[in-house]
Amino acid sequence: MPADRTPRARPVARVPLSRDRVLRAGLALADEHGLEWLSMRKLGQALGVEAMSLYHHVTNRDDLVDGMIDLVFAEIEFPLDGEWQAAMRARAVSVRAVLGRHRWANGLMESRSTPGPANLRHHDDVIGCLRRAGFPVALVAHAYSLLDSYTYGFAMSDRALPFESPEQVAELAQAILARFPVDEYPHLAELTFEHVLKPGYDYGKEFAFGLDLLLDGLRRAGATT
Amino acid sequence: MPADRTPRARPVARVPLSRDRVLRAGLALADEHGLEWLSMRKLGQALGVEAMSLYHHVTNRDDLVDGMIDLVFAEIEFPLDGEWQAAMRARAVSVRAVLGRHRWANGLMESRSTPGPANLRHHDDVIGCLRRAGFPVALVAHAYSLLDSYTYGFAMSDRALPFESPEQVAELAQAILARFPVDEYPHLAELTFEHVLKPGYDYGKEFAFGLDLLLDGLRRAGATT
DNA sequence: AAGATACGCTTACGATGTAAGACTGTCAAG
DNA sequence: CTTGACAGTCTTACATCGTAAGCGTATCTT
Repeated sequence: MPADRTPRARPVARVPLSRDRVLRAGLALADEHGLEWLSMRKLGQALGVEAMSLYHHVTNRDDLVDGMIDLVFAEIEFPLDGEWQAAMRARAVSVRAVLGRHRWANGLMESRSTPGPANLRHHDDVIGCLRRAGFPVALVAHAYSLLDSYTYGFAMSDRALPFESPEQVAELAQAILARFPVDEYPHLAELTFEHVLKPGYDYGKEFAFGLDLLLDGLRRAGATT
Repeated sequence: MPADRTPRARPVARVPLSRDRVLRAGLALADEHGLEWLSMRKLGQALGVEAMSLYHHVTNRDDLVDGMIDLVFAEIEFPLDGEWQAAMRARAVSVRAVLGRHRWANGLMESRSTPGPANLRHHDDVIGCLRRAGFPVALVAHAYSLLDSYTYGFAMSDRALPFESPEQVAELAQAILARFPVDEYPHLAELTFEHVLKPGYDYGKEFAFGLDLLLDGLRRAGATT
């Protein structure tokens, strides 16, 4: 330590940056403000660092996002033992919950061309579970495609809604239908007023219906168990 | 600089801009280069106009995208007569085809908070079809959520793949697995090598399997027909 | 003829991702 | 202890983005 007595205050030995710290800070900010809001400068600021310093831990913004996505994958829970239908249901529910926490991640989970280790691990586990349950390879491909498409697709619709409170849903629906003559869309209006805006309705509950239908169909399609 | 006597050539009476022309040009450019690539300046350039001129026909970039999305919705084909299962199948197939042409549109179809007329029209038609087929309102909500989630979700996975040729698929798979020790992901490797990379495989065909499973499940769930 | 409106253009501002390179503290080898 | 390499930070700079403000002109209305 030269410069001992200089007023050159370097008092706080600040926590050094690391890829992990960068990714986690990015995750937190994206959760709070959205992925689009997140810029290298803002991320740097949150870490008490200039933007360019981040590039020593992350090769560019895309790489940052790749890393964040893999953190999201790591949050997905998948029970490795037990019956396949229960496992698949638990997985789907977990994916939905995780994507609820990280709404920005939604379109990006399957479209990364450089999947991270957690991503691959997860896929391998799921495929393994189905194989162990006696699914032939071709059916595994079918099942995987079906379940993933549904789960991600549902999460996508889900994300559109503010979904915090029923009042907000009602407000949004009203706002949309108010911009157009209601009688041009009678069926849409019926569904909205007679069903969606009724007290007990919660779009999230649709998820279980579809999921059960899928699992039942898959079972029928040929699991040996 | 009034540039008094300049031969201020205004020779070609150029086609005047219009909202429709702007939207369609945007659509074409986004199809070719992606939505992110498309900027107001580039769009202006393609139309032989400065960027700011576009704002007389579109309130901002978001409005531009909204309009483009509604053009996409208008491309979806939905047969208004005939049996509900056939109609739903045709619709899903059409959605997939449309999203194949306009890959950039994928995450945006359901998450717009200001849906256009084609969007609402389409939803109304689909709901009407199911109602006429005897579905009670609650089941319509279930069915709609299920079919849309699956269709959009599938299109999302689909989009990730270059999907032009089987060789490209193989190349991508190889590239991904090459970055990691294969034996850590035995099931993923099996599925890839024993199935996906086999000559006849085409991911697109998975779509039909899932779609039929869904429709069958829905029929079972209570259509009167 | 006069005024309004529609529609194009110019300029300008603050943000973004990131290339290039300067500075500084840490640590290994001489 | 000195020296040099290197890793990690910061500074500067640039092209590009969306769009606010306002100017100019061609066309339409009165």
